[in-house]
Amino acid sequence: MIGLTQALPQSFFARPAEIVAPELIGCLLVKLQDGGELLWGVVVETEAYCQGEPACHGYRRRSPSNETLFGEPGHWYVYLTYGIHHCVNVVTGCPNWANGVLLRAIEIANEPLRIAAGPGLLAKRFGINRSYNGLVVAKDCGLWLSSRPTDMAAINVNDLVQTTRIGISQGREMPWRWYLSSSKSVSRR
DNA sequence: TCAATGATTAGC
DNA sequence: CTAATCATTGAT
Repeated sequence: MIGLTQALPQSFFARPAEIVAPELIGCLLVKLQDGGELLWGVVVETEAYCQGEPACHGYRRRSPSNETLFGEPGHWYVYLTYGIHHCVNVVTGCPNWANGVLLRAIEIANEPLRIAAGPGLLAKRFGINRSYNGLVVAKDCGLWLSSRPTDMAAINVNDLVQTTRIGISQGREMPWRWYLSSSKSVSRR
């Protein structure tokens, strides 16, 4: 599948998270595995985070742990949450402004529907941990995002739902979560 | 509804 | 320093 190897350019990510997040729905997350095979799936759920709103990791201060979020767009921002699960984000916007999109769920063909239905599960299935933090979203680091190949079934625009974000205690009002309503691989809560 | 589990931050 | 919080998940 040719489309898998055409990574989204950095310019795609150099825009506000709330613009990039819905556009990432339907795109593919692709990983070059150790054996040389490609693992890939369709992004079916995302959330946007932006400095200036309390749910964002860059809301309070810039620190070593959130430094990546303040950096160049098109880099991976990966952190450990609840001491157990990793969350995978793409840095968006422009440098010195905390901005990013959290990948919340991926649908993988020929695998159990809920294998990556949640941020932690997604990271687990793709083997993504802190070692990816700060790396470029490109083939160079073996993990990238690509646009949806033309030979795949088109997404019905009516399937894209915009709602409030989940799993946060502050900043609940902002409608910065998007997901494919037709997908059975979206996170539950 | 709650525990697991550890990094990070808030509060003295 | 200690306590609380946390962009989650699976079991009860």
